[in-house]
Amino acid sequence: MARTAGSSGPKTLAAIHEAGLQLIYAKGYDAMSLRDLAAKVGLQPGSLYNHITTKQELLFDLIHNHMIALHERIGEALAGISEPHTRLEAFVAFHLTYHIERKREVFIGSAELRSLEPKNRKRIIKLRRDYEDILAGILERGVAAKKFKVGDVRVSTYAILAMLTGICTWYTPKGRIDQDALIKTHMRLVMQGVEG
Amino acid sequence: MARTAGSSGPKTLAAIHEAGLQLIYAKGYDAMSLRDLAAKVGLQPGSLYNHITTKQELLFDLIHNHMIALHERIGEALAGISEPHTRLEAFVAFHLTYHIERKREVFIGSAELRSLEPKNRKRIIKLRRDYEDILAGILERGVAAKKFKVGDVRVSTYAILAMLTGICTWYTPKGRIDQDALIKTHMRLVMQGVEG
DNA sequence: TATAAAAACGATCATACGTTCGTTTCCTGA
DNA sequence: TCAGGAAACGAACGTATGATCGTTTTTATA
Repeated sequence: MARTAGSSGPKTLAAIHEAGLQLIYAKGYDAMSLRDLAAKVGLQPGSLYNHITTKQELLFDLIHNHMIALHERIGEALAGISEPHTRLEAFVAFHLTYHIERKREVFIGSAELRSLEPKNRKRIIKLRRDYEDILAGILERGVAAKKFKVGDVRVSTYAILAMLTGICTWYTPKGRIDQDALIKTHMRLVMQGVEG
Repeated sequence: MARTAGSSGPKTLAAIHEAGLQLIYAKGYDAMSLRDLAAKVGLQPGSLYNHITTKQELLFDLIHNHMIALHERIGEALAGISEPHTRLEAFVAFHLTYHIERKREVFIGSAELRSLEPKNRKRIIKLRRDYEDILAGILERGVAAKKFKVGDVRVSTYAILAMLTGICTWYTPKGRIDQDALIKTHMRLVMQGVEG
């Protein structure tokens, strides 16, 4: 046998990405073998190399795609909002929504940072830093305008991000809590937490 | 060559644990080979098996020891404190202090949960759940006594824990922030966040 | 001081891994 | 319609891994 009927490059690549997300999310990057991955896609291991260059680059692509999407979407979510209070609310709502929607990507993006080669890791960390700076900027302006009061702005930024991102490790839409309640509970903690 | 002068079982085991913490924290469980580990301790790979049974059990022991210590210490930290407000403050202060002191263990304990065999993982998750319940209990009593107001107690528990535990991923005592400022900033976010 | 257990060596085993490659089949556009 | 690229197969390569084992040396006990 060789090339199978109906096979097409872009479709297979998409299937590889989807299967990669599933497997890395479930087992971790190191624990996922390319044989696992190929089996899930329905290919022989060697055939993966028609679509990816290395396992490492596959991981990088998955994380990088996610970071790019994150930046695009936060830009849209905050567009035209300037008042610190409203802006922070929009940030929280967006962050939670996005992290529920794409919890596998988000989880991999932080848990597998260590599996990236230094050069790749640096690129991702730069993107992450840019994202963190958005929240830090909101807090800073809020503090300057005497709308918020926090201890250290940078620490508060990390603390809030850790809190919001935490849902990726436990939330499932099938559970007791619906998305609205989830957002409301977090929103209260954050907004009251930074109040002056 | 064979048994080296001055070698002793307990000392070597302790060295294996310490080296294991370092390597797993830095590279991850899967990425740490027993050859790495042996080299760091100054042994031949096979000699590790005089002290550990399997790589998997080493990981379990590291995490399990940490969870047991965590329970002992939180018990001490909360002993004799009953008022919800004071109790929550004590919890926050303890959690942060412990997570700064033992950030490698804590990080491994969450990041490498997935590397544990199901049976081992279940035991750790049970211990973690018990710890979570301590915070949930504090919040619940506070809400019942109308001292706190939160959305959902369970969600708030996870959110606060995620926030506090987050420091393991970025905090280093060498940095700009001292431990006092760190605790103060987090304390403000938490205490204001749950205020009525 | 004799002896058994402890702790190390060093060689080795079977397996699993990422990746390469020659070949075969299918699809597309000139 | 047919030529060439795309996409798959399947076998293979070299390496690294977790683990085992017989042997040797040191330590501790009786």
